[in-house]
Amino acid sequence: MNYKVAFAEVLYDQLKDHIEKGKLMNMIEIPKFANMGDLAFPCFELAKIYRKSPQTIAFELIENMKLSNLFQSAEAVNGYVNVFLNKNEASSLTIQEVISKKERYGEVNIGNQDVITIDFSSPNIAKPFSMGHLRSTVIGNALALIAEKCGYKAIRINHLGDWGTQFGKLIVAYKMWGKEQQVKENPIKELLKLYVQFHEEAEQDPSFNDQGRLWFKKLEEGNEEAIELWEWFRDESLKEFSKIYALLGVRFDSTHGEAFYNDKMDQVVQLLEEKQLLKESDGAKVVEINKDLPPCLIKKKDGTTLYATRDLAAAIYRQNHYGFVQSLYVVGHEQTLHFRQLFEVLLKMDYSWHEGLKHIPFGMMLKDGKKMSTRKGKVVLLEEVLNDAINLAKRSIMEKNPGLEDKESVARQVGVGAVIFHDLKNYRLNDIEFSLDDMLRFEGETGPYVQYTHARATSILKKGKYKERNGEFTFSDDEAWAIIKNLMAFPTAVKRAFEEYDPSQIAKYVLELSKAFNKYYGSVRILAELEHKQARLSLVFAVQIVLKEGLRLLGIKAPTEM
RNA sequence: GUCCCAGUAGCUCAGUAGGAUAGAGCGACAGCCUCCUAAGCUGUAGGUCGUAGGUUCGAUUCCUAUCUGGGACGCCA
Repeated sequence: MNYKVAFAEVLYDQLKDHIEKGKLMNMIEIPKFANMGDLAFPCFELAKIYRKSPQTIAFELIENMKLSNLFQSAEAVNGYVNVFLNKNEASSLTIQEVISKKERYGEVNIGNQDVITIDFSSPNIAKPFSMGHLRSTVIGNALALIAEKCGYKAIRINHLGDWGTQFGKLIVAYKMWGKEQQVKENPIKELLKLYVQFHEEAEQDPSFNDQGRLWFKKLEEGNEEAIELWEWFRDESLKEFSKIYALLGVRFDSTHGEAFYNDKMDQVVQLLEEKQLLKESDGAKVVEINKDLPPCLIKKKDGTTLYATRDLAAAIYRQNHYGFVQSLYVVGHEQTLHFRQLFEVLLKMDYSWHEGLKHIPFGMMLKDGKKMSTRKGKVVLLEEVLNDAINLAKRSIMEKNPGLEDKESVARQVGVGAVIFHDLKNYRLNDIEFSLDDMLRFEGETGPYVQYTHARATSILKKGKYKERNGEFTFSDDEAWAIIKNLMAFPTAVKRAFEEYDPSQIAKYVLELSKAFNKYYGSVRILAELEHKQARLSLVFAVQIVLKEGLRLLGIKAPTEM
């Protein structure tokens, strides 16, 4: 829908001597208030060029303006040229477009099927899947879906935290205090307990840490006992995680964790050596990055690797294997420094593709204003939160719609939808104070509100025996027009969400569309047998399509009844 | 100490390629189901956009300083 372009053309006609078309396009804005029109052009900047007041310029512009039938009228107010779209024309075109494209409406083909790898979720083995991991998981999943909507091929990578000194520590703890039977019965919980105990003991006696490092070294060198334990811990963890991913509806193309790069790191170290980037510092090997960044540690003095080493190997492997144009790392903001270092090292290694590497940071999930700490056992388990949400959804259904079939499935969709939406609706970088109450709220600006709106729309179509038919659609009310304007904005929202790697743009969008629709629903009797019934139902159908698609991009299901 | 985020209504947050009257949800108060799902809708109350300067015709939005909160600063990830 190119009303903006059309408006720019009309203006350009009169302004071409002084201003470029692209610049003109950028100046056009959407007015703050609906009564000011549908598009606006501010004339303040032109005042200098023409040496006239913005008001005068605006008046002169509309005097000589030739509007096509896409537009209804124009007026000059406060130095702005405000134009009003031809509502009948715009409404028909918009609804026709949505209905004919269905779920493909809003596709923005800027990707050309180029590959984007997305590294997200990436929980640590032998630790519970906490609320902290939810953010990476849902943001990454939504970005993958949005990227695909924009014509990219998304590769979803779960870079499991299955390597590192922490496993040395865990092995030590298990050998000292672990009971095989207990761990078998309740793996994650017992392993967490051991991990917490280790850190408590290590605080008293730092030699525990040396023991941990020693066992990690053994693990890296292939010690049989170490590997056996590690594999066991890993398998148990994966079983747990897959339950959560199934619940969230998230899948991956690769679950190569850090351990996968174990045999690929020597090569990287060698490469760094060849390029003479490796320096010795206090017995460790580092790459110095002048600028303002501290050096990047590649090898510890005991010869073992660090996560930077593994991330370097992973980046290179991914480029060779997938040939990505962009590689996103959906990882917490607290690791910003690490990624800046990582990308700088790859730049120093002369890889031209380093430009496609992007850290997508997000704020923390806080508890009592503080970071949650696994080491101290201060975590909130995602599985418990999801179960709480599902149970609450089920209670709501019992109360509000006891006749509903398939209550379990709907409760799951609504409960999980509430949790996902709560995480995605705000700007990524904001910290979130964990609040079960907020997360389990189903009213107001929430996932269930949007899902409910979708269910309402679906139900009306059914009741009205809607039959798909294209044609001219006319409306006379402002409530319908507000919906149409929202429908027109969907492709822009998708594009912006992708360009800013910001799923909240989609979340905010579906909220606005839902509000507009519910307002319409409240004031217009859609099923009344009036002459515009087919138009009204077509509008409802378009809303239903876009809400469902918007929710899908967030990784949220849209039940037809609830 | 250095660097990175963020400070908007009682609470949670939108708005920030500078623009016309700073918006929503929750909470509070007052209404709306003989009528398409009330997980909804309508109305009222509530704001020196952390503070001080600067740039600009115009700043919540850009720059500088400062305060507050969070985070990161070599052998953890």
